[in-house]
Amino acid sequence: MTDRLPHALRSDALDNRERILDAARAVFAVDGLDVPMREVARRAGVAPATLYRRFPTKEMLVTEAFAEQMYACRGVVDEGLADPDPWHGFCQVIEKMCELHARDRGFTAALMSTFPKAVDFEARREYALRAIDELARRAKEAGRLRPDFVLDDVILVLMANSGIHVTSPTAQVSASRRFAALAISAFQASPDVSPLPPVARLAPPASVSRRGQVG
Amino acid sequence: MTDRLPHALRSDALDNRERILDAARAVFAVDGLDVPMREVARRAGVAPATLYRRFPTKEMLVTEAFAEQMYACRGVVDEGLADPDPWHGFCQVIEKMCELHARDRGFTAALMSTFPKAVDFEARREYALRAIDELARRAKEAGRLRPDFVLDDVILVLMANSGIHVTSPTAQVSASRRFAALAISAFQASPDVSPLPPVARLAPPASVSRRGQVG
DNA sequence: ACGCTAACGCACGCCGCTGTCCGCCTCGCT
DNA sequence: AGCGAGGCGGACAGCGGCGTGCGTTAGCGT
Repeated sequence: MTDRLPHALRSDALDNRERILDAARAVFAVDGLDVPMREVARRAGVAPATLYRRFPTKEMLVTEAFAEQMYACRGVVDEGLADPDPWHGFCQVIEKMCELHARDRGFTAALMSTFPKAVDFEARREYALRAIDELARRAKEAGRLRPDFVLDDVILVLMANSGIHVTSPTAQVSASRRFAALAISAFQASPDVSPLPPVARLAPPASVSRRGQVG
Repeated sequence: MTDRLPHALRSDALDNRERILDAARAVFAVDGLDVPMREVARRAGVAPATLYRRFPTKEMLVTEAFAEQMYACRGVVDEGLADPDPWHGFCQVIEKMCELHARDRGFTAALMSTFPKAVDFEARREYALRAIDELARRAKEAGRLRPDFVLDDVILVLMANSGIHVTSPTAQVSASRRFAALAISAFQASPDVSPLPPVARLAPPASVSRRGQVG
């Protein structure tokens, strides 16, 4: 998954690259990806030019920085899909996803305000959504998930979860945990649920582009 | 509520002031309050200096611009509180609040990322929360609201609602409407609800201060 | 050990947003 | 109608973030 190169980087360069990614992950997790590039450089103990040399655009940096998060994301849905009890798997996915986002503010932002270019993200996102859709289908069949649930509801909940901001990181995951529990409560099939209002399309598979801007 | 003046403004000045507020409301509603002051001025057909003369700081502008929204907010909770059926009133409050926020992105931001100075906001916010708390108490008593609900859950839901961003305004309210319905589903008392994880304090009554910055 | 070259960091120019100063305009009073 | 004060807008300086060119340093192969 590391890039193939016409010639590998020099040892110090590779070291810096790693330090940059670490710094980026750390700062993105806490402050979101609105932080200036220079701040990332500062934290990495590196000059701005070096940062820009490795990652010419912020988008590239973000993409690289959250590669492992995307793996985690895939892991979560795969695990959920493998669960013999589809409803339990579904709940696990919701919970884990929310926690993942709670622990890393930047990841949420990266996943949500879709990068125009980061097709890699789009692909993985699509994969995760299809998996959740399948899981939801089974959970409905098992009569545990409310019948009027639609896939967009997951996106809705994840977006909503991203709106939760708390000062301390621990409180953040705590809040997200409770929110996830509420969401699951809402999704649960029940005799006396009132019908939900119609959905509005949320995630056109790769069209919106807010602005060209990234952060 | 309008400011008392040593001498009233001139007619044209007052006209401009109104135009500025209209422009601010319009642009804040759509784009949030990250928009530059100059943009507000442009839309108002006014030079930047004029804007700054009327509203020396962005915070004052925002506070004035959302005064009526705050009234609406109060109206919503009062109406809910007046409802003979507390659960119905509670649901109405949730729905209306979500819709209010869906229709105006800036208002959400204004209410959430609390302004250090805008004590007026804090007071009204406190009022609304106390009212909702009372409403919740009654709804619990009536057996319609789940017993483990806490006031912070409302804040949680409102914050979450603010995380929902969609391109078109109509889709925005539509999405928020569905989200509100889900939230209500989650809050509804039910025989087979699993207990919620513990809450984390969300809204220390007036302490946090993110940054001094406003937009 | 030596040199070639990749990599580094300083420093620069650019741009957008903020907030303010000054000369001209116009409302409103007489 | 005329005058004066208050209001208006164009212009200006400061700041912070972005992205880049250039001289210097240090890895790595011989």
